Amino acid sequence: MPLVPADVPALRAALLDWYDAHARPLVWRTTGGVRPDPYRVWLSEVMLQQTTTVHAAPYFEAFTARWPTVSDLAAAADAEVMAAWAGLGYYARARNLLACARAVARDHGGVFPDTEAGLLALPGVGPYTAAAVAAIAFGRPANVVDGNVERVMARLFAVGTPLPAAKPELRRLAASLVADDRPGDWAQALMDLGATVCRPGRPLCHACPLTVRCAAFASGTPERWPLKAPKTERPRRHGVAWVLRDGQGRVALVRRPEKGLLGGMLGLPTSDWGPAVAEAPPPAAADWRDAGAVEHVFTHFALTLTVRTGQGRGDFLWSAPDEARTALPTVFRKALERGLAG
DNA sequence: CAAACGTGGCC
DNA sequence: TGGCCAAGTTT
Repeated sequence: MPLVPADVPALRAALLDWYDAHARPLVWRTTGGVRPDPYRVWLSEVMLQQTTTVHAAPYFEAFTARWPTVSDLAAAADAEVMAAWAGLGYYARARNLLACARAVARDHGGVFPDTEAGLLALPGVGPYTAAAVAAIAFGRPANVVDGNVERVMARLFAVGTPLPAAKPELRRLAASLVADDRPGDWAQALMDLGATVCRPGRPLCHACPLTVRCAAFASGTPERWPLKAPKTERPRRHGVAWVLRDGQGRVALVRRPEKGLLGGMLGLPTSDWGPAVAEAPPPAAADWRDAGAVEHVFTHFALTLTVRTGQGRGDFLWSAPDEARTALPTVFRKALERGLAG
């Protein structure tokens, strides 16, 4: 049952009080009501897209140490930024990150737009990130809706529509709770609650400041929300990756096309990846030896990559193994380790 | 608009 | 161990 307007201030106060006591000390956060640097807010929000805080934190520290301002990042070389992003996943984010930094430097004098609409126009900034930066960095009362907020709303109001169809309704419910008071803290409080208390599984309702008004808690089975539509199955693909070494032990790498899977990243030479195991022409003449296989799971398919090793030459980017390890996406780092071991 | 797009931790 | 899930955006 929806809250009546008179209930909203009490619910807001309960959650903001909880946040004052339990906010997570994340490295991109400020304390004492200090408004954070928009560059750091934006960078953290992009890194946090579909990514856990634990995974993003060391990357955030490395990026801000190396590129302290958006203008520093805008001036960086593409290959440096892509290599620094290696392992964090969703590499389109890194390409858009650079495009965004350069747009801010070139079109906005190195200053981030301070409105949701202005932010939304930037590359890699969608509805969530625009709202989050507007609220956290600029104190705008934006409706910040991520997966956490959706789950909290679905439970608070026991929404009967399954995701993803419920998204518009969950967004409206979240909007009904937004106010001018402490917009950035409100957004982060909702997300912290979702991440630490109103978790997907085994929610900690005993520690929740909102149980008094929570329909899912009242039902006795809060973990039943949000309802979800059945998922489609994940296909398996097969391919070959070649670990080619020259006389000095360097490894042959290629720069992948800008678009598509692992776009713009360094990679090992590979065959196409298809539904069946297939023979594929190697990228160079060598005494190829089988080195086993590695498994890797992407969002929309699982991959079995057969690894073959050999020594030879050719038109590649030749890289020392230690350098390659740090610059490669995880799937190729795994294949490289297999090739070097076997 | 449904599909593409990474990775690692958890149970 | 395999599915689920994490501060989404783009096309």
